[in-house]
Amino acid sequence: MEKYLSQLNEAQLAPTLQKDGPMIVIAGAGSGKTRVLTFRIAYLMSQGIDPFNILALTFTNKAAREMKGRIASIVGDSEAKNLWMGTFHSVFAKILRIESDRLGYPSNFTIYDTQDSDRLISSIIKEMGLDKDVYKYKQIRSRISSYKNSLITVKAYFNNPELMEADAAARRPRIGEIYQNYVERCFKAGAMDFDDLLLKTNELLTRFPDVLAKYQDRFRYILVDEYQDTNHSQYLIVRALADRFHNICVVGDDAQSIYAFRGANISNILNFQRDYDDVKVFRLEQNYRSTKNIVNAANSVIDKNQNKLDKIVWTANEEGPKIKVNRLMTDGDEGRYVASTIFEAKMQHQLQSQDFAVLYRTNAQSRAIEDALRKRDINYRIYGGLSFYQRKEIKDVLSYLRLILNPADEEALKRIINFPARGIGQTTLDRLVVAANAYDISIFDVIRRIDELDVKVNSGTRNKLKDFATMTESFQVMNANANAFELAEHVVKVTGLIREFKKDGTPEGIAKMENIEELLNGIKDFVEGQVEVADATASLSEFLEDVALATDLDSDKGDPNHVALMTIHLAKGLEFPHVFIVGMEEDLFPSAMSMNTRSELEEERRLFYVALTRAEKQAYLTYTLSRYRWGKLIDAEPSRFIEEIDEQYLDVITPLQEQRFNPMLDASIFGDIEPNKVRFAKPKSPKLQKKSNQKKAEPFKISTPKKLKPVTKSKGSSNLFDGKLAVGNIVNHQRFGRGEVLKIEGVGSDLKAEIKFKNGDTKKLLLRFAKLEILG
DNA sequence: TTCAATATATTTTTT
DNA sequence: ATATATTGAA
Repeated sequence: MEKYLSQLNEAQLAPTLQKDGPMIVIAGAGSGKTRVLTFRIAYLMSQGIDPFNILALTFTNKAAREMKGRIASIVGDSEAKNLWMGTFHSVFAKILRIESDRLGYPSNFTIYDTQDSDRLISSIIKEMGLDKDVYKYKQIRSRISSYKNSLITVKAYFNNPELMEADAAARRPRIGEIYQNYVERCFKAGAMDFDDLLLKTNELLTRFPDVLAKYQDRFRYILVDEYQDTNHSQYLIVRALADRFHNICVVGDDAQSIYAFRGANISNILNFQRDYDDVKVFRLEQNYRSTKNIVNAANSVIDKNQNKLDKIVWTANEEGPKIKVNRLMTDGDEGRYVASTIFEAKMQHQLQSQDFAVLYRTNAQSRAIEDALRKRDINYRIYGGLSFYQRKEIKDVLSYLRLILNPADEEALKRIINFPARGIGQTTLDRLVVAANAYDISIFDVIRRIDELDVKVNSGTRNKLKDFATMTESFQVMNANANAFELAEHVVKVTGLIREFKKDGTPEGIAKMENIEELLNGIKDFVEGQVEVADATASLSEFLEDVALATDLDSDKGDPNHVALMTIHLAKGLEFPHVFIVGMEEDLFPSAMSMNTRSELEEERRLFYVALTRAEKQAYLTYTLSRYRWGKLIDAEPSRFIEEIDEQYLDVITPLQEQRFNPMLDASIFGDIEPNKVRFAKPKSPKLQKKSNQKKAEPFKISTPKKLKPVTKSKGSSNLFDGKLAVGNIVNHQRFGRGEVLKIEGVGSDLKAEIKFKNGDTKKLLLRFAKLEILG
C-alpha cells in the first residue's frame, strides 16, 4: 500500500487517508480525483474495512469498471469483486430486485427506457382523448421526470395546489391525470422507468425502516463521484444511507456541473457542508492533465460565472501551444478542416487516431465530421447518439426477450405483437388495451383469456392472438432450461425476424441483419462471462438490465485506435491529447434554448469549461459562417465563448485556409454590399472577420478565379476604423434589433460598443464579432 | 389490415 | 434532410 500512496501528492494524500466521517473533495479538472477515490477505497480495505461494507457510486458504469479494475490490481481480484460499485441506477436496480416484493413489483420488473415511456405517454394521451398538440408527450415526460426527481408522487402532486395551478396556467390542467395513469400503467406492466429506480429506492428506504437499517448497516462507507451532478432523489438516498455512520465522502467539481437539465442540483455540492457536522473539506487544485495555456484559458472562461465555489486550478505542466481558433465557411468545410488537421498532425507528430477527439454540442453535428473523416480514411467512432440498443431491430429482439421474462410488459408487447406482421393491427390492439384497462389485467392476460372475456375481435384474429400467446409461452418454457443465448437465437428464428430482414435485401436490411447477429454475439459473450450464475433466467434478466442501463461509452468494441466523436456531455471525465471543439457558434453553443436565464447560460459556460479541459496538449476551436440546420443553410455568428477566453491564449488562424477548404468561396459577398450596409471587423486581425450578407451568396456556385479576391482586400471601406461608427449612431443587430450606440471603448481586437437596444437591454458588443448595420 | 404517399417535427445535452 | 406519424387507397 505504501508503494501506491507514494504516487500521490500531498493534497491528494490527505483525503485518501481520511478514513472516517463526512468529507468533501472539491476537485478541479484533471486534478486526479479518480486516483484519490481509487486509492482511498484501497486504503480503506487495507485498514480492515470489509469490501461488502463499501458503496461507491459513479457517474458511468465504465468509470466503475475501470476503478474496480485498478483497485483489484492493488488489493487483489477476489477482494475487489465484493465492492458495491456502479451508477446510482444500476446499484439501486439491483437492490430493488432483491426487495421488489415490498413494493409489489415482480423481481424481474422491466426497466422502461425513454422511448418506452414516450410511447406509453403518447398512448395515454390518445386514450384520454386529449389534443396531442397541446399535450406534447416529450414535454409531459420531462415534466413527470422532474416531479419524480423531486420526489413529487402523484399523491403529492394532487396535494399541491401550486403545482396544479402552474400546469393549469400553462393550459394543461390534466397533466396530473396523465401522470397518474402513467404511474398506474407502469406498475401494472411491472415496469420502472429510469426515475423510478431512484424514486422507488427512496420509497423503499422511507416506508420500511428495517430495509433502511439493513442497508445502512451494510454500506458503512459511502463514496459518491461527480457529486455536482446528483439530483434531489439521489441526494436523499445518499443521505438516508449515510445517516447512521456518517462515513460519507463526496467528490466533485461545481465548475463541471452540466446536468441541471435532467434535475441535477448544483446546491447539493455547494451546501454539502451544511448537511453534516464537522465536514472535512479537501481541495485538489493542481491540474496534471493540461498545458498552462489550456488551464489558464479555461480559468479565464469559468471566471465569468458568478455562482461557484472558490478554487484556483493551476498546473506545473509546460506552457504548450495556444488554442487554435479557426473560421470556416460551412459545416462541410469544418469537417474537412478537422480531418485534414488530424491527418497532418498525425504525420508531423507521429500521433495516432486515438490521440484526437472531436466534441460538439449536439449529436446532429457529427454528420459532417464523420463524412470528412471517412473520406480521409481516418478511423473514428461515434459515441452516443442512437445507441446500439435503441435501434429498431435490436429493440424488437429485446422486446421478445422482455416479454418472456415479464409478460405484463405492455410496451414490449405492443412493439412486437405485429412484427413480423401476423395480421394483428391497430384496431385489434386498441380493443385489447381497452379490455385490459376494463378488466384491470395485462394485455397479455387478455390475449390468454380471450375466450372467456368479452372482447370484440373476429374469430380469425382471435386465432392469431392465440397463436401469438402460445408462441410466447413456449419461449417461456424454453427459458427455464436454456441459457439466454440459446433462447435468443431460437426466438429470432422462430418469430421470423431474421427472415423479415433477409427478404428485405436492401443495404439497410442487411445492416439490420448484421446488427441482430451482433446482438446475439453480445448475448453469447455475456452468457459465457456469467458461468457462475446457475439459474438461466437470472442470466437473461441480468443481461436485459445491463442493456437497459448501458451507456454507449460502456462498450469498447472495434479498433480502439480511433478518433472519438462525441457530445461534450459524454466527454466528461475523459481526456485526449488533441481536442477539437466544433460549432462554436451562437445559438448552437451556447444553445439557443439555454440563453434565457443566467443559470442556463452559466451551465453552458461550464459545459465549455468541461470541453476545454478535456485537452492535454492542444485544443482547437472552430466555427462556421453558415451551417446546415433543419436542411437549410443558416447564417451563424461566432460564439460569445470565444471572446470570453483571454486573448493571450488564442491563436487565430488566417482565413487563407478557407480557400483551401472551399474553393467555391463566394466572391460576390462584397460586391453587392449596399452603401450603408456596413460591417465591422477587428482591424489588425482580419482573421475573425465575419462577412455579412451571407444569404445573398450562392455557396454552390463556382466563382471565376478573378472574383476570388482575398477576403481582407475588400474590407477597407467597411472597416470600423474608417470612423463609420460613432456614438449616437442608430444600428441594427441581427438578433437584438435596432439600437443606439452609447459608448465606444477599447482598442484593437477589444474594441467594444455599448448599445441600447429597443427592447430596453443595454449590451456591450465586441465589434470584432457583432454583426451591425448602420442605419443612421 | 396493409401499404404507400404525404405531413410533421426535429436539434440540447442522458441515466 | 431525415425519421417518424398520419392519412388514404387497395
